[in-house]
Amino acid sequence: MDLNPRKLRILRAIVDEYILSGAPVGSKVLSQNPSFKLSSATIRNEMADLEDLGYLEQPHTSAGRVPSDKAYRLYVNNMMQRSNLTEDEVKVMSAYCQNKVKGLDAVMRETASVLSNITHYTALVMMPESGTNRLRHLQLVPLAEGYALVVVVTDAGVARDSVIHVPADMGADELDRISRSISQRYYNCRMVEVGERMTREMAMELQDRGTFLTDLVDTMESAPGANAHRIALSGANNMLDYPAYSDIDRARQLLAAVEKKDSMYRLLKNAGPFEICVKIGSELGQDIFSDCSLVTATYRIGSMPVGTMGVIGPTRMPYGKVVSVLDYMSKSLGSILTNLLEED
Amino acid sequence: MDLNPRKLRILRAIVDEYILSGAPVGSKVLSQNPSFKLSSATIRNEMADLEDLGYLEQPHTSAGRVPSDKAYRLYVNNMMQRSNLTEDEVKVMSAYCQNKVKGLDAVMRETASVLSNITHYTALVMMPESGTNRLRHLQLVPLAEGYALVVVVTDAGVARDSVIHVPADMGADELDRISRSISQRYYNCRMVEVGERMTREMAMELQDRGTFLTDLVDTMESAPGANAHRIALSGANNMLDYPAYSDIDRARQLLAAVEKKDSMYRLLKNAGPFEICVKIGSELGQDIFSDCSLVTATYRIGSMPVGTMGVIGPTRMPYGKVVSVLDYMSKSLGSILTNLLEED
DNA sequence: ATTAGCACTCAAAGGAATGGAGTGCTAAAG
DNA sequence: CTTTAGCACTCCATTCCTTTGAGTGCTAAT
Repeated sequence: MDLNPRKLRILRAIVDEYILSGAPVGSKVLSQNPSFKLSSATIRNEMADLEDLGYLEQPHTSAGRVPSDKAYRLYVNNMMQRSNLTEDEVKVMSAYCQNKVKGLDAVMRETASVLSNITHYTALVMMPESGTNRLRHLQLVPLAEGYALVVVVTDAGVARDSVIHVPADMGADELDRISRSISQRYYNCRMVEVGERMTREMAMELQDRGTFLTDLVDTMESAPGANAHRIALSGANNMLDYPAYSDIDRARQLLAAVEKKDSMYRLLKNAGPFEICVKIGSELGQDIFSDCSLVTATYRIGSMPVGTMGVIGPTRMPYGKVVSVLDYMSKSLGSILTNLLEED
Repeated sequence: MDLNPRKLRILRAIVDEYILSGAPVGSKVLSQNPSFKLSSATIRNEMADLEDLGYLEQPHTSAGRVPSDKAYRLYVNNMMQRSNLTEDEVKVMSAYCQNKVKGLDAVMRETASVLSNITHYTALVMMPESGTNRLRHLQLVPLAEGYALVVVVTDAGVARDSVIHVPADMGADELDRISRSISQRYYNCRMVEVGERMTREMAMELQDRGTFLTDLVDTMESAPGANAHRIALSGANNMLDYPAYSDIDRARQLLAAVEKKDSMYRLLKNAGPFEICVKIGSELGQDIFSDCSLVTATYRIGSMPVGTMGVIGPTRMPYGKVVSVLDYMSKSLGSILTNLLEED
């Protein structure tokens, strides 16, 4: 008893049907599908086998069968085909950020919003990672005595504010001088190098300034990192649509989990820098998401992968469709960012 | 038949009891309260009067009474007393941002998080408004040819990025020169003035630069505004706790409404710059929130009101408690921001 | 190997019965 | 005139039972 072609065909039909209907699939509906020339009894036998092999599950004795995570995995790897996007969908996706030039934050939020609207699931979009980005400009802005605001701008357009302590006698002039000097000296260097080189090359110059230099380097390295930890989230309410969560308590926990952006960030990050990645149920490694799947796509600035976006929904989502949408959107976001930010 | 003191006492007891229990209040439980020396029959008569006057409602004939919005309004205006915060609560609130110096975004997010954790409702925190803030620094950072990133820093520490078109032949040097010139010339001017003055004073200088000047002014005026439109949201999942929303469909709509940050912003804004403001049910003017209340507080930098924070929950929330928490938190956030940003 | 047929299982849906909290009204007591 | 005890009534919530029907596994015939 192994996975002969007929079993595969039946399994596939079950997954397709279940994704469509959401109800456990019985032998009868399958036998009525004209592409099978088999009686329901035969199909029943095959289904029993598939259950023994771990591909199907039965909610209770007299119900139909439901695909297991293992079945979805097989389906996604070998059977799924990307679905064509409808005209409407393409229209929405290509129009979404065409006209106006906006800040990075707004672009991320809108991307998430479009994703969740089209898929009707929950969308997550990571801010561009910047460790590999290049420095464009640094500005230290004096605040109250002893404090300054650090503004770092990179070629990914990221400009985030964070505050550091500075020596009390360091005035606006000196801060400005330092800003200009760093901006010029390390223009176009990768952020990861900038920290190193500053520590090495500016130690002398700032040796009587206490921890100022190390504070600044820490901030420059971590601030854009903290930024990258930020994600745009949209459509969390769609979680409540999953019929499986008519149970309100599950729904709450799920929502609470999604609201924790840290853990969502880790989820996206774990999905790795693959073009497209599908994580199914238990593969997500969190009990709460045991009947959810996450589909992620990496977007690029130029040819460099800088971030990940994803859609989280029930395991019975239409993978083909979602993959197509993410593929399109990741390329779309990539080109928006590239047009905006890439030079030369 | 009017609101004699006895009716008021009864009404108050009903509101207190209903807020506590969440179940319609009957005449019997009230009569058992030793502070009333009345039989249930008498109380029933009074309750019937209160219903005629519009202060009480009956879910169905054989249920107890539930306070109407009108009753809550009376309660909040005349009867409510702020409750003392527990030691634990004070500890959490005073510790939440004490140690580390962080960026504005992080402070806002944490504020929202603490608010929602303590109240168990949904918390909204507006970013500081900046129209009245003063310019600290402007930097135009060249991106791709024809584009530049505008970074505006004000005394509220806001540094937001947005992108504008620039004339193709305007190089890094010129952008830097313009940045420096504006930063110096309008240092410490209120943002609302900066726009006007730039339009007037720089028109000559930049007259052959097409729409560059007006674009820049627009961006400078609107970018920090767009920032102010941003709000931090936390604890949306708490919505699902309201027993009234065991109905999943209502819950979905509510969540969807809360996710629309624009409309939430308007809600906060409408609550006005009052120290503390309570909007009850229908007063919010949105059907979907007809059984929610919003309590808001204004926070200040120095003595200037710059933003609003709020908690949205069921109309039967413990107003006294929530008001106390908001009062405390708004002052706390105010002093954090003030310490960080106020000069002189 | 396939299929028709049959007995069996079990969740979901639909009543009917029960219980109980709360009301309004009336008539008596204060 | 106000208050209260008493009673009939209403209506929701819960429980329990029945029915229904989809789906199964197994067996015997094809």
